[in-house]
This record gives sequence, C-alpha cells and structure tokens, in this order.
Amino acid sequence: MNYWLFKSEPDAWSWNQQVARGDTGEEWTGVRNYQARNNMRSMKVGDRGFFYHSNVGKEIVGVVEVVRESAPDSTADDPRWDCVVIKSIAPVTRPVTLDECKVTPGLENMALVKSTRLSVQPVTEAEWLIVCKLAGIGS
DNA sequence: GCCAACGTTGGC
DNA sequence: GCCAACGTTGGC
Repeated sequence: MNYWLFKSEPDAWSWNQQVARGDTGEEWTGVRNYQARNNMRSMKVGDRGFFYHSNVGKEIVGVVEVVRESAPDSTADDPRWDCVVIKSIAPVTRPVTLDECKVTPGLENMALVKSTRLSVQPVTEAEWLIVCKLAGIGS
C-alpha cells in the first residue's frame, strides 16, 4: 500500500465536509497540475492519505482512503485531467502542524515541507508512521 | 495582503 | 526548443 497527502483549503473543502460525505467519498476534483495528477494516477483503491488544511490551520487533520482509482475529472473541460475519489477514515486525535513537521526528525524531507505548492503528494511509509504517532492514531 | 516559488503558456 | 510573461499556490 502507498501513502499520500491531500491538501485542501478549508474554505473551499474542509475535513468536516469530507466527513459528511461518509463512505460515499468525494471526487478530488480541481487538480490542474501534472505532478499532482500523476500522483493520483499512481493510487490504488485502499491506499491511505492524510487530509491537510492549507492556508487556514496548516495542519494534518484526518486520514482518508482511496475508494476509486483515477478517472476523468467531471469538473474539467480538458480530458487530460483526472482524479480519484477519497473517503474519510478517521480524524486525528491531535492535529499535526506544518511547523511540527519541519522540526521533527524524519519529516524534514516530507514533500509537505519541501514542495510546498504540490497539492497531492506522496508520503513515505517512514513518514506515515511518524506522523501517525504525532497525531495520536494507529497506522 | 504580500511575495517567493514554481508551473504553464505562447511568441519567436 | 527557449524563455519571458503571466497566473496560481500557499506560507508568512
């Protein structure tokens, strides 16, 4: 299984909205960046990801799971863009902030820290385990 | 609200 | 195929 991180501005789409979608999940529309799209194309059903609030909060607030592999983005007028569907799995017990990631040994190379603008990012297994521990949740 | 980083577009 | 102009993201 692979691990990922999804960024969202809570003003646009928040963790609470994601949770409200339940097991149906939500199509992760709106990505218009090749790297982010390619990351989504690499995802398999069952892969896990962190849900991160950018701009407001700047923290990891929950865990999601991929429930549908990448397919054309229904909001795109250009066929090159596609996206996965994700559902919420569990909230974190304690949010993990960007600042915390920056100073935590083992997380200094996270894409979250290094590639600040990438909206869908890979997370290594080692990073996943560290963040889960910080977040007070099982991995 | 500013600005740095960075991706994309389009003229040549 | 280069590169300047421009737009967007996201931290601060």
